[in-house]
Amino acid sequence: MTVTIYDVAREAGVSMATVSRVVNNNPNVKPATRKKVYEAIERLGYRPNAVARGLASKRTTTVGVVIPDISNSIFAEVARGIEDIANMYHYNIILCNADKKKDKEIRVVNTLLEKQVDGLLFMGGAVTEDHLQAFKTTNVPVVLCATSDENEQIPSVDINHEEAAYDAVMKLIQNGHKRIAMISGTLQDPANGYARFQGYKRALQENGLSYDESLVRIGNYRYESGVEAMKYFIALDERPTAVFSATDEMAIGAIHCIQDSDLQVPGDISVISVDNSRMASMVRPQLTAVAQPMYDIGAVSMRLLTKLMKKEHVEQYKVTLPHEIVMRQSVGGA
Amino acid sequence: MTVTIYDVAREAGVSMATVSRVVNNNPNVKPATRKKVYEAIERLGYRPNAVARGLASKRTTTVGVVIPDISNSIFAEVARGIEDIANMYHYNIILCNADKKKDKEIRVVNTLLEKQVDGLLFMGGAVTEDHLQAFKTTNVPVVLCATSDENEQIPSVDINHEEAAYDAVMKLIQNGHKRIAMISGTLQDPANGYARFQGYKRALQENGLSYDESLVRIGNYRYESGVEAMKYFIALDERPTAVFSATDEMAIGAIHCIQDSDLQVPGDISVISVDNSRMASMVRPQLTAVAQPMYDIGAVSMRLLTKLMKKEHVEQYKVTLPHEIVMRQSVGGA
DNA sequence: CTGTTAGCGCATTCAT
DNA sequence: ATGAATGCGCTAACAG
Repeated sequence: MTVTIYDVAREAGVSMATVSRVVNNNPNVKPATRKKVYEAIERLGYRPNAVARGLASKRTTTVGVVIPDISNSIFAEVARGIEDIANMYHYNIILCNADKKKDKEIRVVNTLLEKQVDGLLFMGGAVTEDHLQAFKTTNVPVVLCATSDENEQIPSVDINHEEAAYDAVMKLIQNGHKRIAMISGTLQDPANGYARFQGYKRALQENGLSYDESLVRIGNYRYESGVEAMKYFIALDERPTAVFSATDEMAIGAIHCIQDSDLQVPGDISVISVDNSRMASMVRPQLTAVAQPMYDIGAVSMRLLTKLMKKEHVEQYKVTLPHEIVMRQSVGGA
Repeated sequence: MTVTIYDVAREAGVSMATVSRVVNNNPNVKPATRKKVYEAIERLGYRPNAVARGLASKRTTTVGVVIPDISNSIFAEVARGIEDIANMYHYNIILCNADKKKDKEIRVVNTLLEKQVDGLLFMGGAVTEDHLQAFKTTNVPVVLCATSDENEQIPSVDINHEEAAYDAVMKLIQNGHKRIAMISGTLQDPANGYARFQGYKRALQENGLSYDESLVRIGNYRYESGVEAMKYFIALDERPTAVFSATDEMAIGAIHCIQDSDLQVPGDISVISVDNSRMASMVRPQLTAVAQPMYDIGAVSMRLLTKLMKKEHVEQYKVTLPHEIVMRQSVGGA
């Protein structure tokens, strides 16, 4: 039924080894025999079996990527960066959604390892001791992507979330705002949550602005939670003149909530966020945001992984990509 | 170095076959021996090698999915549906972006087949004779996902794009509009382009409205092309009172273009589209759209594929999922 | 219920 | 430059 390397060998009148050589582009084959083999391959419709090859060579040319949620545009963008570079280096990717759930993350890491991936790209929530444990059961290189562990034991590529948040809030402060609210993600989330919250606090503190607990709401990254948070802020006796949102989507919710309360953005309340997803420029007013280079984070982390897999020298195991503030229309003076 | 089934067998004092049985949950193992084996596995830190298993059993429990672009939110949503169901049936997915480019599509299909995937989910542009040819070189089941071939030779799940477009335009007509423009995708794209355009024309025709070529612009599915198209329509001597966009993103571009021209949506011009992505409810006015059940398309196609892979009986090889119109704020009377 | 024996399709020594 | 032989780690008959 299935045609194997053996069939090709017989058809071409050579040995299996020779067929294997031409299929793998080994230069040690006389052009004439190479030609014969190619013809036999063509005639028989031979297709190499990558599974057999993987077993024999112990390399599968596939990498595992665990991602929180591919339907989230931010991560989808990262995934595209990953796949483009993977493709460039002839790797395929097995994609697993793990929703930042620790159990699921560890489970998929294990099945990925069972599948003998040559490398692992991990995008998740907090990296716990159990994660490290799971990574340590294997020799395959792992790189954290848009994720980092505080101990910095694992190679990673990400932006500096604390600084990104800091920069966003600074922009508000520079515009004269003194009463600045924040719509945060859960503080359990190291990057999108905790770090951005820390950046917010530091910016306030360094500028002599007092931290007011009632000016912080925790959202779930979704549009609706942005409007809920904003409703709360607007109902305050002394409402903020600006709000910093941990993500675009919540920021957009906030903007619409402000508008629905017959207030103006940025006239009455300024809004800034970090992400800069495609949506940022697709709302009115267009959203001012600190841009995370999601595609690049994916691409760079995959590139790093290829080096690790080939045991090439890498000079930097923890790479922090630059972020930048994209001024649009949602921030004005106090 | 790596611990194999053989090591476990020795450690547990049983044969390889028995270890294989417990690992595969074969009921024909005495509980006591099963326990012994589990303990040995634990002690040795044994992890099954899925590649070896794949070679021996000729099943890899992985399916290939070729997708146009994972960073497009519409497809990302489908992908999530696919992965959720795949996961439920213990399959993993290898994801390949092919950008609706025929060459790339055929190339990735072949590498996926080399990797011995148990099934293939194909999401692409037009399904050509060459595609069919590629599919035919193998026994692994293929299902087209959000894609269909005119000959209906391959199982598929999708919505009826022609009808979806028809319904959208009908809604406009029922609201009294007579001068209705369309922002279409390229007519080379069978589903998003050609079929939707046909639906538009049929709706006009069935209602005695003449088709006017100057009322149709071809976009590239992006926001910017929506604003370009709309600019053109607004500059017309007799501008349309409503526009039907083939996708949400172009529709949003159109809305903003209208607003920037000091016109109102839907006061001056109504806008409707098909897609109903998350963005539809995140713009003002909120976009009225025909909803494609993207997640379901992914989930159902994966479910269908599992049946095909298990050679189970399937009663319907071509499934057309229902679409529905979601009334929001962008459509008003003529 | 358990063990023995063959391969699965290929890469990779080691010879020649 | 080419061939013969071995084994990668596991499943799947087949026996018993």
